[in-house]
Amino acid sequence: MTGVSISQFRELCQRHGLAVTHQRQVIFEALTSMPGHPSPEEVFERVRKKVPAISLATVYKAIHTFLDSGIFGEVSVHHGSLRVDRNISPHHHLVCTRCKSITDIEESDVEPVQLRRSLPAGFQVHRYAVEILGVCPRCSEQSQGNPDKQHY
Amino acid sequence: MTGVSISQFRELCQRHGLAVTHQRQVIFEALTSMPGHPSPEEVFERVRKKVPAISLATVYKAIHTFLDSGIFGEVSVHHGSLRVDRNISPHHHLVCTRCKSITDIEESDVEPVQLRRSLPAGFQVHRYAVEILGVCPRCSEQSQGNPDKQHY
DNA sequence: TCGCAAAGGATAATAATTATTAAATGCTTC
DNA sequence: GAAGCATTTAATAATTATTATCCTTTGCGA
Repeated sequence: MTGVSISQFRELCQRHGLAVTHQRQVIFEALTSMPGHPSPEEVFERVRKKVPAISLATVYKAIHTFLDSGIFGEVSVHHGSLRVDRNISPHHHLVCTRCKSITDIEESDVEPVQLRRSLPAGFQVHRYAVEILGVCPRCSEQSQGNPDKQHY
Repeated sequence: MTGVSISQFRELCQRHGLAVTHQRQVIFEALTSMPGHPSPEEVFERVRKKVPAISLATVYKAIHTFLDSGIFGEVSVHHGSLRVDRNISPHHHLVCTRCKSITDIEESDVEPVQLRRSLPAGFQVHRYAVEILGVCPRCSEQSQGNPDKQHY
């Protein structure tokens, strides 16, 4: 069912230098067993069934810990606040995962995306948006520090 | 400077069935004159210099009106709340712009992205994430209604 | 086992966004 | 150009999402 035993989780934590706590384990199990792309709120709802006393803040903290360690990824690089894109014509984005800056790239600068397999039947594609994820010059010259979070 | 005259804005509004108001025009001008991908807060700060009495809620509503009409786009399809991606291995996303659902697509299902021109010097690419934007089967069968917002 | 740094719990604070509602304004019709 | 209705604004209030605070508890190495 769950797929990850306590000893595996223990090992995972040790590898990333994290303390093994009961709530972290429960949160981890919830995350791995939930379909799709769960939100902190959803995780909290599920986790509190096992640990009724748990706090939402704990869930947030644990999730951020996992993200920082690269154990999980974050769906959207640019969440947090609505951003308006004045550029109506199709284009792509160059995204710095450190400073979160977004630069437009012309659509013609990238070869058209091609599928190898057909998509789920009935899905109408409007356009392809390519996000080029990496580290911008400014960020990479400072701080050879921690690897950035992974974004998916 | 601004680039968009009042008559052009007027025409734009009429084409989309929007009333022409002073605040909308100021917000529109602010949006078109700001570099990058402005947030509602930033727009508000700029706009209030011209119309001190304006409300942040008005800015939000005007922006949404513009987004709904497709006059502008939205940088991120999935903003609003943090979503955890349990899938650590590189992959792409199938995104429905109506219901905002996100489905994972294996990286191998898409031909590797290729650049036609070189990126800004010094940008270290980590990975390419392809967002396939469109309308999922469920959403497209219901509602032949309004075209969805445009996402960039 | 002891001690301390790290983590958790409760809750307040802040940020981001949306809803409500009354007053003001745009727009159509005459 | 005025009258009247629909839309928009402004001013909150309310929600939602997230983070900080502060004190207690716990994990884990010495």
